[in-house]
Amino acid sequence: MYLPFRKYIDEYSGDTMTDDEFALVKAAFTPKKIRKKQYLLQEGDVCKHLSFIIKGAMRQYTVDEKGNEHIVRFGIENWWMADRESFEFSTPTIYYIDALEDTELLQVSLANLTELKQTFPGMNKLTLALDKRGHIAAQKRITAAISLTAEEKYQNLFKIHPIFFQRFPQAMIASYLGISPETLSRIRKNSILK
Amino acid sequence: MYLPFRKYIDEYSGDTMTDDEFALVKAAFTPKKIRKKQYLLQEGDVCKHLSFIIKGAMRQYTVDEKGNEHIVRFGIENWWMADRESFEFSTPTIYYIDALEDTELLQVSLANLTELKQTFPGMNKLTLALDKRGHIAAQKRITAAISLTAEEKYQNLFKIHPIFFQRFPQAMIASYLGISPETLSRIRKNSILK
DNA sequence: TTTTATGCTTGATAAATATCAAGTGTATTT
DNA sequence: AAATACACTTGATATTTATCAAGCATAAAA
Repeated sequence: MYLPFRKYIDEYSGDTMTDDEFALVKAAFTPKKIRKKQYLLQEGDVCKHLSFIIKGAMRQYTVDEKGNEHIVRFGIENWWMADRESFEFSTPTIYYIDALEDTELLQVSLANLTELKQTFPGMNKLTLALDKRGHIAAQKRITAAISLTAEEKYQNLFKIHPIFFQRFPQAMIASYLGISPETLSRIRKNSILK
Repeated sequence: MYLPFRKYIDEYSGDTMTDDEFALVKAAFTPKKIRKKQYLLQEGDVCKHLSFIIKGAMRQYTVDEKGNEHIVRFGIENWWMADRESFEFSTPTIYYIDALEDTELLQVSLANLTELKQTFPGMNKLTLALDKRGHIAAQKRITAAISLTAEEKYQNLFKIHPIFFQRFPQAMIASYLGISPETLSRIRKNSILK
């Protein structure tokens, strides 16, 4: 179970860790399983853990006054899930996170992560790289959101994350794109890409 | 000119730097002035510098096939401007950055920044804090873009960055929000907030 | 196997927003 | 002072997208 995780860390920290270092990592993380539809986080909670997805899929979303869900992020194998703001600053979150499939996680608390970063520099490099990538990805998504039509948003997502379309219900993808499920259905009917 | 910059670094690194450290910082940065409407970056360029705004205002935007501009970011005093992706990976940018007012900058190259981070840990802390904040801000903007109506987007921006409305032409704010200038004008007419 | 839920599609209509075009006031330039 | 550009507004209309409602196929549950 930990093997792909070890590989993942090596890849993103740009280094090969020793067995001793990996022992530190293992000690800092706790495995957790959650079933499909279960919540990992609910509005008002403080996000206590950063979770690495070993297997499964999750989504992070808000619920507006009308009760509509707006999916902000999906997560699959080798992605991290957390509300960064709530996790870093211990403030109540406005998001929900739940499982779209039965999911296995490795979780680390802020305290353990902070300590791990000090004892194992690779972990520091990893979180740096993640922040950088996250920031760049977020910037791209903003650009898409303000400058593309519904159809272009669809095509863009299809290009960037085709896996989403194999893995998630179309209505959720519509929510992620900020368009209605009916509109996405009609766009797909007229689009070459499917 | 460097004084507010020194204060800014102390604030975000969470530490007070020594005069020696500040000498290192000063050596790494180069002052630059650019006039209103001049480009700092154009599509296809590699973004060679991270620029700190001492005085003035800038915008970062894309231009689509129809020639329409979409503003992705504004920058004012004490904000940083750069295309992170192009800067970090030396890839050609898809963005333009230009000055909305005569602007004074302090610029640092990737090489100098990397070295500075090593010789002065405070700079490392600063960039970390910036990434974290940037990431969180980007996440919020995505949430707003996919879940709010045009009017709600306006009210949200008015709450978060009221200064934008005093400083930038309304048409540019509309572009930033991803709505047409006419729509923003009509929204403001019917809104209490102004 | 019947029932129930889920995921998706389709049509009709409504609402939101963009586009086009003109006009006004104000600042800037000549 | 006249001319030009800029920023914004307003109206009319077109387009995009959402909403409402129904239907169909498939999967899951009873």
